[in-house]
Order: sequence, then structure tokens, then C-alpha cells
Amino acid sequence: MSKTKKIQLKDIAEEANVSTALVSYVLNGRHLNRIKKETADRIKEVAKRLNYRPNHFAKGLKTQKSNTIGLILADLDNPFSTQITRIIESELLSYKYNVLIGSTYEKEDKFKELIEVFINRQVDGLIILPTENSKIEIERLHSTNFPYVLMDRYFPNTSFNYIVNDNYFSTYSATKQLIKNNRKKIGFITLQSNLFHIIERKRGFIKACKEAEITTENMVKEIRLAHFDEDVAKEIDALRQEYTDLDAILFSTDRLTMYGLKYMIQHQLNITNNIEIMAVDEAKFYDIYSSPISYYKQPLEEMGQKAVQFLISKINENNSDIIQETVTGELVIK
Amino acid sequence: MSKTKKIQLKDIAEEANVSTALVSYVLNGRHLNRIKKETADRIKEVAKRLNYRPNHFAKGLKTQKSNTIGLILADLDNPFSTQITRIIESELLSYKYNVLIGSTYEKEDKFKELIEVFINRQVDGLIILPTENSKIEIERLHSTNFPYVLMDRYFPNTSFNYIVNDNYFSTYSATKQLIKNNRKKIGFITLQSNLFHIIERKRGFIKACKEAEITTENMVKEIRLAHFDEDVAKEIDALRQEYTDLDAILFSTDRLTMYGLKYMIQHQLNITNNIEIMAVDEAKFYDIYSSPISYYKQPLEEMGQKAVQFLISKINENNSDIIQETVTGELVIK
DNA sequence: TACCTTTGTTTAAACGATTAAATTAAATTG
DNA sequence: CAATTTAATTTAATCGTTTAAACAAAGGTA
Repeated sequence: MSKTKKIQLKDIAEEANVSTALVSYVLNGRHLNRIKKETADRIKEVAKRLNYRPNHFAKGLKTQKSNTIGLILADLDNPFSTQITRIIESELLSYKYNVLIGSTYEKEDKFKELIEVFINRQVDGLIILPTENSKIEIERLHSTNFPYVLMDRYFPNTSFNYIVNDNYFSTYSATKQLIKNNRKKIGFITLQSNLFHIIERKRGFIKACKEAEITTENMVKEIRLAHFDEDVAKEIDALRQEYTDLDAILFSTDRLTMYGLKYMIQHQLNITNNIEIMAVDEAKFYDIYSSPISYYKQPLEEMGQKAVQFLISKINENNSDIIQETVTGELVIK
Repeated sequence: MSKTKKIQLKDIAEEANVSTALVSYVLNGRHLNRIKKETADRIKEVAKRLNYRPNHFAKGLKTQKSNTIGLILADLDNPFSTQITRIIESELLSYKYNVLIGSTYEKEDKFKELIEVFINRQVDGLIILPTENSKIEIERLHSTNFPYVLMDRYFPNTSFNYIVNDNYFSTYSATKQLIKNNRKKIGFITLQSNLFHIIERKRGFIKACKEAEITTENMVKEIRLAHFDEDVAKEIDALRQEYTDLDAILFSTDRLTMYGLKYMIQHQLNITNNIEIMAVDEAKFYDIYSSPISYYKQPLEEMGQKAVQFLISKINENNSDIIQETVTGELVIK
């Protein structure tokens, strides 16, 4: 950052009267037992004084490592995504890794493109929250033996690496709680999606209802991603018409909850207050809704830590380990 | 991404029976008038067939360009930040640039670190939403002639490059609107900060009140960043005690609005509904508050586009242009 | 003293692209 | 048809590091 030309190894070498090799060794802490302490100290002093910063390109070209990992998010606009990002970022920092963040905004082609871009940029590994229909892309990635790990979303019956939440349990326990609160007509607003975590969330809801002998007929409403706003309103309308005694709604993602609450406000359903709201995933904005919202909270810190640890060890040890872990969160009852 | 070894220029050259130079020329579209069309076509075909991806390090080392710019956000958790990010990202994409995203979470030392990291990573330029007390860092950056532009926040009486919103006008017009709505006791919740855009917002509020001969005494409440939740509650409490006829609150950022609304809900002030809420900056969550919230909307697209355009031309033409632009947003009345 | 270790340092070849300059082949001209 | 121009391609240096291997000097040993 100094105004003068960029300092490079050569400059330090000249100033300290040694070869560039020695400078490199000292600055990277190699062969230290072989190098005279005075020389090493002198080199370090000069490097510091000249404010040396290694050229990332040259270093990367030679070592084939970037000390960077790529994080592919499904949708950066989602509060869930920024939470994950924050955790991954701080976790990676402790390993001296940097993060490249990308968001697919739930678009398949953007997903493919991001993997390309990141690999071209020579990231050392990838943490991926996959988009719908991205299985083929991930299969390809998997087969190249490139270090990666899926988070949040995954595909069943594969040998992919993943760390995910127990999605079945999330809605199962949330629904159980509603039932415990004496709710009998529970609507479930979820996404129209073949993403496995969404399928699992649906299964959890249905199972809990079945066990309590509560009807699920017409109770599950699936929202098209491309018509979010409109569909949420339409489907809640439908629920209310089919069941005038509707007494609870479970939303399967925080974004759905957002639009659901907006509907409730618009129709002033928040005032009568006889429809209990329950959500999957935490979000700050729940606090400004006029009645309390309970939710299922994923253990994000745990997931983030495990993902990063796995990835780093995979990168450094180049082993053939596979990780497939499902972690369990908890209900937060308001 | 193929399972076999990485394809490089040399491989294409061999396969196509030409030198690597020619391959490079063709793939980069140089000297095209000099190169036989058949040869060029053959090279392109081979490159495509072998799925060639240039090595980013080698390319960068030689060209001293990364085609990447760094985006330094003040706080990624802020909805405002993800909006900006989305706009910058898509705008840069059209110039074939990638974005490195970083968030300082409003910490000075993190800010300094991020600039270091990004410059070490050889980004070609920086878009910066600066943190408090970062003026010295930016001065240093500015003096190196490194391409950068500030957004959203800036420092007065400098020759820094910036594109910002008219912050004075934002609160001035918002306050005017409240007055027009017949509000007489207006509280202003803002940040305790020496960031110029915050100072300007305060000035705008006070000016509008003065013009309407409305008291501002004890009406401006400043929240400490480190005690957000607690301070917001405390200060609104104070306002209500000092003025039992408090009839409006203007929040100077979306995050403040978030906590303010939370307070309103907790104290059920949303029900009586006689305190009008007005905000600076747009946010989706306004929709789930039980009464409509008007707000001042910054022209983010315009700002993002201008910032990117300036930066790109600065990078490519290495000129000595300076940009200092203030753009004006509008009130969105609900 | 001659030889072997150990210590401390340097030499020089990579890494994979770009690009100015050189070279060769083909076309044009007088 | 030799000379010249133009077209097409190659050679080789370079970017700034890392690192195996070579080397030199000093110390130890028999």
C-alpha cells in the first residue's frame, strides 16, 4: 500500500544481503533450524520495515493453494444466509482462510456458473448450500475429488459430503408443539420443491398430524418460488376457506414466514389472534410481529464449525474421508 | 473440472498443433486480423472440447489484473447491505468482474484488515461502505492512487471518491412529511456516531422542525452501537416520559427501526396506534408491522451503477478523475 | 592432514500464462 | 524472378514466488 512500487522478495533480499530463497524460507518459517538466527531476524526486520506483502498470484501459482474457500449461498437476501455466512467467516478466519461469497438466488444456471467461477479462482474448497436440481452438478464436483461439503440442503442416497439439520424432526417437533397447544386445524405452508430438506419437512408435519389423528387433507400448501408473494396469499386464503376453524399455521422457511406474516397483517388476522404461528428457522423480524412466534432453531454454529473443520482437514490431508452428519436443533417457544 | 489433470494452454497447443502463443492470442481475441480463421476455429474447438479454464494465478501474475473488485460492507446482517450487494454484483457481472464480499461488522480493526486482505488478493478496485473512524485508512488508500469509491457513507471536505445519498434531505423530507400529517411531537432515534451521514440526518431532522417551529429539545436520542437493544428501549421510554403527547418517531436507519418496532410491540404501542412511525431506508420487514410505515428510499440502483461505472473506468483508463456525487431518493408513503 | 559432518546459504528450475520481437511463408510488385 | 510487402506463426523472456539440489565454510574425527 505504500505509494512507491510494490515491494517484493527480491527487494528484501537485496536490502538484507541474502538470496530470495533465504527470505522465502524465513518468511514461511521453513528450515528454521538451518538458518542463523541473526540472519533470520534481519530478514524479518527488513520485511516488516518495507511492509512486504507477498504477491498472491505468484504464491498461488507456485503452491497451487489460495487459502480461500468459496461459499455458495442459495439466497443472500435470506436472513438465514447471512447468519451462516457470519459463522463460516469467523470460523474460517481462525484457520487463516478467506471466504469468497456467492449467491445463486435459487437459480440453477447461476449455481453452475458460481462453481465454475470459484474453481477457476482456485479456491481450495467449497461450502455449498445447493439449489434445486443441482444434483448433477454436485455429482460432477464429487467425482473430481475436489474438497467440498454441503450444508443445510442435501440429497439422499448419495455419497456426498454434508452436514445438515434434521429437517424431519424440525417440523415434526414444531407440529407436536402446536398439537400440545391444543391446535387441531393446522395449515402447513411450504415450498413447491424437490429439494430433499423440503420433502423431509413435509414428512415431519404429516407424521406428527397422523400420530395425533389430525387431518392433513388440503392442509399442505406448496408455494411456487417464482410467485412467492401471490401464492402465499392465495394458499392461506384457501386454507381459511376450507377450514373456518383454522387455528395454526406452520411455515417451513423463514422467507415463507415473512410473506405469511405480511398476509396476516394485511387481513388483520393478527388482531383476532386465534391462529397460532410457528416457523422453521430463526429470524430477527419475528420480534416485530404483533404476537409471539415460536420457531425451530437449527444449530447453525455447530453446523458451521463442523463443515469448516471437515473441509480444512480434507484440504490439508487430502484424505478420502466422507462426512454425512445430521444435527438436531431445538424449539424456541415464545 | 474433469477428473483428469488440469488442462493448460500447452495441451491445447499440442492438440491443435500450434504454439501456446497462438492459443493465447485466439482465446483472448488479440491479433485476430493476423490469424487464419481456420486455425482460430480449430483452437477454439479444442479449447472447448478439453474444457479449458485459464489458471487464474498465472494469468493474474502476468497481467497484474484479477478482474475482481472487493466490496467492503459495514454490516452484512443489515438488509440494506444485502440489497447493495445484489445490485453491485449484478452490475459488475455485466463488466465480467467478480466480487469479493467482506463485512466489517462496524469494527475499525476489521476494516483495516479487510483492506489489507483485499489488496493482497490483488483486487483491481474497492467499493467501500466505511466504518466509523476509518478516515485515516481511507486517506492512506487514497494517497496510493488505488481505484476505490465510497458508497452510502463518506467524509466531508476531502477529495475522496464517493457516491452517496443526500442524507440531509432524507430526514428533512421525512420530517416535513410527518409535520404535514399534523404531527407535533416528533422523536428522532439515531445513532451515536461521528459518521457524516448520521450527522447529516440529524441536521435534516432539526432543520425541518425548526422551520415548522416544532421543538427538538430532548427529541433527538442517540443510540450506542454496542448497546443497541437496550438503548433503543431506554430512549423511547425517555421520549414518552418527557412528552406524553409524543405522536411520531423517525428512525434514522433500518436497524434502528427494527429495534424500535420491537419496542413498540413489546409495549403494545402498535395497538393504540397514535404514534406514527417513519424510517430511513427500505426494508421488507416493515410489511409485517401492524401499521404501515412510510420511509425514505435511497436510489440504490442508481448509486450502485454509478459506483461501478466509475470504478471500472478508473481501473481501465487509470485516469485521475474524481467522483463526488450526491443523489436524491424519495419518500414512500404508506 | 585428509575426510566426513554439520551448518548456513545460494543457484536455478519450476508454476502457467502473456506478449514483444523474431521468424517463416505466402502474396504482390516492378 | 528478385525484392518487397503482408500474413501467419513461433521464440523466448517475463511476472514473483517456492523449493530441490548444489555449494561453501566451519567443525569434528581418525
